[in-house]
Formats: sequence, C-alpha cells, structure tokens
Amino acid sequence: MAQPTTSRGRRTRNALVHGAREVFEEQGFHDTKIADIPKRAGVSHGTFYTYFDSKHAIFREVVNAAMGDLFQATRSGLGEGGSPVERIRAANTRYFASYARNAGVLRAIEQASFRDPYFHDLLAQIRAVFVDRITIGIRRLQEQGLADRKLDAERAATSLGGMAEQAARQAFLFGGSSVEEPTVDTITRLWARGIGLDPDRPD
Amino acid sequence: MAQPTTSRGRRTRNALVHGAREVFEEQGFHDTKIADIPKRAGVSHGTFYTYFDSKHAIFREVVNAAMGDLFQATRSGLGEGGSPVERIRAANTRYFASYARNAGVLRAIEQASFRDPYFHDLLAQIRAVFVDRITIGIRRLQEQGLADRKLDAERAATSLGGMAEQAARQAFLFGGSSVEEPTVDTITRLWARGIGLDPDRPD
Amino acid sequence: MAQPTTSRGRRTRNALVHGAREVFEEQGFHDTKIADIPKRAGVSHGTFYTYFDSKHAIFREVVNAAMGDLFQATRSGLGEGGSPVERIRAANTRYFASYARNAGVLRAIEQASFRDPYFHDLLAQIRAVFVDRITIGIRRLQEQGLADRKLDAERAATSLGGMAEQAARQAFLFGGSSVEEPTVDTITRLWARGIGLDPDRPD
Amino acid sequence: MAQPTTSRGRRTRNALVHGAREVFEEQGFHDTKIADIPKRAGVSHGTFYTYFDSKHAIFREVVNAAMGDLFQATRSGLGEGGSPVERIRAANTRYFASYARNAGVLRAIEQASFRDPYFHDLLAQIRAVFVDRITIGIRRLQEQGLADRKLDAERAATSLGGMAEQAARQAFLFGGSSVEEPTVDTITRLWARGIGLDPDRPD
DNA sequence: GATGAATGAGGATTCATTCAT
DNA sequence: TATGAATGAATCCTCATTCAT
Repeated sequence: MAQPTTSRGRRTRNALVHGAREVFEEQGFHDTKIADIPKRAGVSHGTFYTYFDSKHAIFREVVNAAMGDLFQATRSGLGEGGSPVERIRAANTRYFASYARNAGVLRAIEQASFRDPYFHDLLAQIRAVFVDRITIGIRRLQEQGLADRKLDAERAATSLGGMAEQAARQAFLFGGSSVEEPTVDTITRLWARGIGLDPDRPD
Repeated sequence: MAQPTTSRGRRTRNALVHGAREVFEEQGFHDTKIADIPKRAGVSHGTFYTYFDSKHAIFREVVNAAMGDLFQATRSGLGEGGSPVERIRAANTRYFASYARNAGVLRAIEQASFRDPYFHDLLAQIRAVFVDRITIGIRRLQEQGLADRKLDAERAATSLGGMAEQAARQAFLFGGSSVEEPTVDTITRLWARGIGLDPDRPD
Repeated sequence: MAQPTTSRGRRTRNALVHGAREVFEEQGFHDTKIADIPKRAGVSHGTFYTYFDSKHAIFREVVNAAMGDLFQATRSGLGEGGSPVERIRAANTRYFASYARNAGVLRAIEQASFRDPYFHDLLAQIRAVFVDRITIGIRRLQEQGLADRKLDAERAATSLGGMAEQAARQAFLFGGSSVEEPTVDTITRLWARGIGLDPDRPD
Repeated sequence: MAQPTTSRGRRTRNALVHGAREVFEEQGFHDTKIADIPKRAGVSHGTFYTYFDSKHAIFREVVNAAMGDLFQATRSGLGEGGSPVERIRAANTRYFASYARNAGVLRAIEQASFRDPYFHDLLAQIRAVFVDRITIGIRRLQEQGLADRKLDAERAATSLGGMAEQAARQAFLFGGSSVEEPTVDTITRLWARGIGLDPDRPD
C-alpha cells in the first residue's frame, strides 16, 4: 500500500497505527470495526483506505511494532551471571514482563489467528524464537553434564516454553496484570528439576 | 427456550444440534452464520428459532454434549495400576486422546471465549477439573514421600496441566491429529522429574 | 368460516373470542400477534385457523359482542322524565359509562380503522346511531319551541356528539377511567345553552 | 444522530425528510417500511441509517416541521377586529384550514400515538396550545360580561376545542378536503350560544 | 377437532468499500 | 491528501400460514 510522501502523510499514518493499537487492545480484533480506527485517530473514515486496505493490513503493522519489544526478552540477559536455576527464573520473569506489556496485542493476535493463517504463523514464529533460545540453554547444560542427557532438548524446550506461555495466557489474556511470585517459583522449580537440575543446591 | 413435545420435534432439534456441531467444527464460531445451521440440518431457516434464540444458545448445547466426553478422561483410570510415572504417562495419553476427539469444539469454545464470558468461564471450569485431579495425585505422592514436598501442589498442578494443555492446543487446535509419542515421552519425563520422581527408576 | 358443530368446538371457539378480547384490550390491535390469541385461550396455535382466518376476522367477532352493550346506551332512558337539561346530562352520563366499559375495544377499533375501512365504517355507524338519537331529541325541542330553530338539527347533533366523543376519547382511550363530574357539567351546560335551552331555568 | 456537514449531506437529509413526509401521508405510519423512505428520496437503503436510526426518529423530524405551521393558526389573527362571534368563526376557519394542510401528518401522528407515548404526548401538547388560546378568549368575554360566568373557562375551552377537533378529524383524517360552510356555521353557533353569546345579535 | 412443528417471505440493520469534492 | 457521504450485499429475526399426525 501507498507509503506517505509528505510529513503530513506520515503523521496521519502514524495516528492511524496508534489509534488502531488502542482499539484493538480495548475491543479485540473482531469487535473492532474499521470505522473505529480513523475515529480514534481523529481522521476521517475515508482516510483509512489511503494507507491500508483492510483491518488485517493495519493490524500487521501494529503487531510488528509490538514484536520488537517481545523479542528483546530473549536477547537481553544473555551473558548474565548466576546459577542455572537463577538464570531460568530470571528468563521467566523477563518473559512474563514482556508478555504483560503486550498482552492486549497478543490477545488480539490470538483472536485473529483463529481465522487468519498469517497470524497463526506469526504466533508460531514467536514461539520458535523462545523455544530456540531455551533449546540452546538446555543443550549447554546437557553438555556441561548438569542436565538430563536423555531429554530431547528441542521437545523439552517446546514443552517448558508451553508451560510458561500457558501461565502467561491465563494470567494476562483476560485482564490480569501479573503472574504471582509463588507461581514463578513453582514454574522455575518444576522447570529446573524437570531438566535435571537440583533447585535446592545451586551450583 | 421451547423443548419439543413430539418425536418429530425431538428429531428436528437433534438434527439442529448435530448440524451445529459440524459447522462449528468446520468453520469455527465466528464464521458460522445462523443460516448455516438449519441448512446443514436440512430444515428451514425459521425452524432454528423454534428451538434456539441465538448462536450462543445452540453452541452451549453443542458444548454441553462434548463436555461429558471430556470429563471422562479424568474419571477413568482412577484405580489403575503401574508405577507413578506410568500413571502420569497414561493420564496424559488419555487427556490428549479426549482433547483430540473434541478438538473442533474446543477450538470453537476458545474462539467464543474471547467475546463471551460464559465460554471463558467454561474453559476455566474444564481446567479446574483437570487441575483438581492432578493436585490430588501430587499430594498423594508427597504424602508417600515420593514427590518434592516443597512444591505447592495446586500451583504445580496448574503449571503441569498448562504444559499439557498447551501441547494439546498446538497439536490439535489448528488441524493436527496427534501428539507424537516422543513428545508424550518428553512431557512425561519433565513432569515426573519436575515433581521429584525419577523417571528412570520406576518404583 | 367453519362454525363448530360439536359442543367441544363451541367451547374452543368461545375461548378464542374471549382470549382475543383480552389481548386486544391489553396490547391494542397491531401489537397483537395471532399467536397471542390461542396462547391466551389455552389452545394450540393451529386451532386458531380452524375458526378464523385472520386477525381481522376474530376482531370483528370481538367487536360485535361489544357493540351490543354500546348501543344500549342510546335505547335505555328513552321514556325518562325530568327537564330537557336533566335528560341531556343523563344521556351524556350513560354515554360516558358505556364508552368506559368498552374503552379497550374502542381503542383497538380506532387503531384498526387506520388501515381497514371495515372498522372505519363501523365507527361511522356507531356515531350515526348516536347522532340520530340526538337529532331526534333536538328536533323535538325545536318543535316544542324550546330549542333554537335556526339550527340544522343533524349538523348540531353531529357537532355535539363529537364534543362528547372527543371528551370520552381523551378520558378513556389512553388509560383513564372516568370523565369527571365538573366536566360533565360543563359539557351539559355548553350543549344545553348551545341549542338554546337555559341551563339555569329548568322548565 | 449525525448532522450533515457538507451541502451534499444536507441535500440528502432533506430529501429523506421530504420523502418520508410523502410516504407517511400516503401510507400512514405503520404501513411505511423504512425501505420506502430512501426509495422515495432516491437514495440507497443504507443512507437512511446515516441520518436516522429508526422510523420514529425521522417521523419526529417530519412532525416538527409540520407543527410550526399548525401553531401559526393560534397566533395569527390575534389583534383581529370584528364581533366576538365573528372572531370565533374566523378562528375555527383558520383551525380547519391548518388542520387540512397537515391532515396527512396528523393522521400518521394519531396512528403512531397508539403505540408510542412520545406522539401521544405531542398530541396533548398541540391540544393544550389551542385550549390555552380558547381559555384566554373565554375569560376575556367573561370579564367583559359577555360570556356565562358560571362556566369553568378551561373546561369549556377543552370541550369546545374537542368539538372542533372531532369535526376536523372526521372531515380530514380519512381523505376529506374540507369542513363544509354550514358545518362551520353550526359549530360557531353552538360555540357562541354555548358560552352565552347571542349569535344573532353581534355586539 | 386439536396439536404443535415447519415453512419462508418480509423487513430491519450493519459495515466494508468506493468516490466526488 | 483528506473528507465524509453513499452504496448495497450480507445477515439477523419475526410471524402469518400450512400441514402431517
């Protein structure tokens, strides 16, 4: 679709994307009518079609912006110190925090994913990024003799990532604002012990 | 809404409920138009309104029927033998099988739950049934000295149930037909070790 | 339409007519759905069509029953004594009373008359009966030299009857239950003086 | 509801209101389907909902326009000369003329008033305006010693106004186009004599 | 005669999209 | 570029009427 050439155009397009994020967060994907977006952005109805040709198109834009933040959660804390268990806990804490920040958008993505393969694939890609990172971590611990060598690292990463994702879904997708501390403890403990670490004897 | 008095009426109402299950499974909740249901059932459009007054109303009926099957998964296999690890694996296998049988309906429920608290609560209730069952199992193992006593049994059950649910969601909600054997292995291994059992030394 | 031959049939038909009167009075003509009538009568929906083929048909029946009562108001009190003014007042009182008794039906007739000439004509006939009676009264008074001979008796009767009818419409058609005594006084006074009687000197 | 900003919008909205007046006059309130209005106005079906959200909403607009004309009838002719009887006749003539000009709309209002209190109240307000005017006239004549002091002026005004209204209803509501001269004579005569004036001796 | 289920045409409303200004 | 009005297809729901049992 047309990119704006003037600065006025850039401002209008931005207003639309920001307005869209707001209404998608408030109303979800399906309940958002196209008309809601220009209305929220303070521009006329017809202007929407100057920059986007569907709800999906603008939603993709909103989602791309949010994805950046989400992926930081994986990258940051890479060279971090502490015991393996502490690092697992820290990673989960970061994951929940970034999930919380983007809960509204994630909820809308999940909703859209039911009908639109694009968003379904997107969720799969997001998961893959996290799963890759977890897989690498497990492999390293296995190499160090700290984690159970019988585990298929990628499958384990998928399952453990799923455990965290499901906790986040339940906590944030329908209006909650935090995963409680004891729940993070429990998840960390199950995760660590599950791959063969002893959570009570930090190496 | 009106219940049928005659056998003809009962037949028609049943045809509607069965037709509805089919179209909800095929098209999901939102893409199903009311008109699709009587069409599939082979009755006239107006007949739908003889028995139901909304898409939600008939969907509740469809869901109730499916719930019965889903809950069997918890009850069966109670007095079952085998080692704790074998029982965990068996329970997960049963869970995945019942999820698979009702995947279409569960997918539609998830979709509906985004807009309708009734279905959101329903999912919470379904989870609660499974979580309760898992909680009891963990407590028993803790009492027998087999499982980690430091674990909060209910939180652990929620997390482990979440791990299984997320595996099932990814496997079945978007068209898959099975959770592969090695994945069941991995989940069982993580689960068992996570609560403190040794998956390689069945007591 | 078919008249019932058995006594069971007669009972059913009666129940329909009585039920119809009730719902027409409560809901008016337009808001009454055919289904409301058999429901109120405690018979099945289809039975309605055994005896009537439309809402109009059964309403005619309801109306005919009410008309009898209405027309009594004209006939009774014919040979009555008292002064002319007293007789005018008595006639108006009787008229308001019979209007009140049938207000619900009259309201429904008025409503129906907007679309159906049958009921429009019916109202005209009802008026004609009253107007005739008033005309006769005025003529008699004119012959006796008591009333203004310059008046066109029939036109005067139409106008005075209209004055009374409009008072009744406003009092009863939208829920009222009486024409107040001072209003009857005023109408009687205007009526009497209007045709040339002196309301303060009863002959 | 949205008011148009552009002149094109104003034209369209006007076309709808005028088209609505036509169809309401021709078909009455109930028989007018919403689709009839944009069709008559020469715009598409959906355009109706750009400016109005129901048949009631647009009818209110139609009615407001007509009310202006109706109320002129009271105001004009205030300082008029002539004898009291001549003024009564002139006022009635004006009343019938304005009723005739708006008969179609008044008929639709009456019809709507059966189900909608808004229109019922509106009729009451219209009446009140006329009754007030008549009341003032009677009081003045009473003060001048020309009219019967025993009359309750407001009740008399209500009754006499009702006599005129009923004459107008019968003449115009179902297709007539005039109240005949002799009828106006009769009404004027009854009215004048009724309040104590002598119609044959103009002061 | 009575029942109640089934039918389908009719009417209301929404909203994505187009377009003249 | 921006505007906001216009379009009409898609969907929902109601209810008078018919009919097999």
